[in-house]
Amino acid sequence: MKNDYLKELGHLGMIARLKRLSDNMLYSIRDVYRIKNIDIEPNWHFVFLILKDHKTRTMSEMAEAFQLSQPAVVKIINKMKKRGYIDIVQDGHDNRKRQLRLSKKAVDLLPMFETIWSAGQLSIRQMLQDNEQFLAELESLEQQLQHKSFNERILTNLKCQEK
Amino acid sequence: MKNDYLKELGHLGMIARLKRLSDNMLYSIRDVYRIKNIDIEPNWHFVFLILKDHKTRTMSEMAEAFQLSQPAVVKIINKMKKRGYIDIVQDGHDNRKRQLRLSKKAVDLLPMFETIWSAGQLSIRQMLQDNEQFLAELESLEQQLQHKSFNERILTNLKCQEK
DNA sequence: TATATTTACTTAACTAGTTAAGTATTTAAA
DNA sequence: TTTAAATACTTAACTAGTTAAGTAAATATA
Repeated sequence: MKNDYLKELGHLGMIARLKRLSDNMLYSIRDVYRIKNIDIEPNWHFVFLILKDHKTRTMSEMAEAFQLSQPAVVKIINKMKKRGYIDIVQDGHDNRKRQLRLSKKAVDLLPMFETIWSAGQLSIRQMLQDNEQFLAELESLEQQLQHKSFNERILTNLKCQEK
Repeated sequence: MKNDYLKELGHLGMIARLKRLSDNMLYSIRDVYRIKNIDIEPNWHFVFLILKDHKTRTMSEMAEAFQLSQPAVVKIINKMKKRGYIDIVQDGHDNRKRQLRLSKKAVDLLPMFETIWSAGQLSIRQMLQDNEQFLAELESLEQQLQHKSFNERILTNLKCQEK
């Protein structure tokens, strides 16, 4: 293990370390798909699983469920459609909406994909075995930021410092 | 708080939640800089601080210290140079190397920047007050992945499942 | 019923990272 | 001492997200 300046920075390095960690794991997943010759990309599993649970969902429902921006969802869905995993049906009642659902190809391949995802899930569980609270603490951070955004927190602390 | 499908996914949603969290905080920092009319970008503070500590550093030394790829460092440094925060001096002993150091402008503005960074640091400490182990657990994950990469872990678990 | 506002989705332009491949210099080896 | 390999940096092409602005349809209002 080489020197890690971000660790030396303590709390100030946390944000970048979180990004580094999630990037690292994301690229690993991409590698696994490549090695196993699976033609999907990381993060698509959210879409597969939510459409497995709910049959159909619109773009904005997904954006809300994942707490991602709508353009982010549009990009993911367009790629998945291009590779034949998603069928898009115009909503009969509201012509603005587009109902998304899994294609036959997606439904057929889903069980195979799920073996990969559960191996990934197991890997994470194994790494967390001694510190199962990590997810709870992650949730605590999410909730606190939901309640008061990080920039508000910084600005508040800046005002206090000025005094 | 709306439904959060990533939370429902448990361990499988962790990677994306880590990204979402670090993105959220990063955008907040950008907002703070904009509000305070500060002409720097998030993550530049690593560079300011490492060059404050060590006077000069090369591109590759930085890449190693931050555990980022060299192209990532090159991009950051080029932007910082363009805005006048970094001076680049060709190394006398090795013509491949470029020694980076803070410009006068950077040194002059540094104390002001540091008030912002310490407000940010304080904000993180405040959010973590009840779960100070979060950083330790983050470090544990980093170390485990250093020891055995996430894709190796997934492939190992896949093999076990097959049996 | 015509107009204004909201909602659903899309597009464009941006940030922040990656890998792969290219150039130039230095070091090691035959 | 010439050649091969490694190192330092750069460039190109890609992924994954953002915000801001645009279009079309639905809803609310005067």
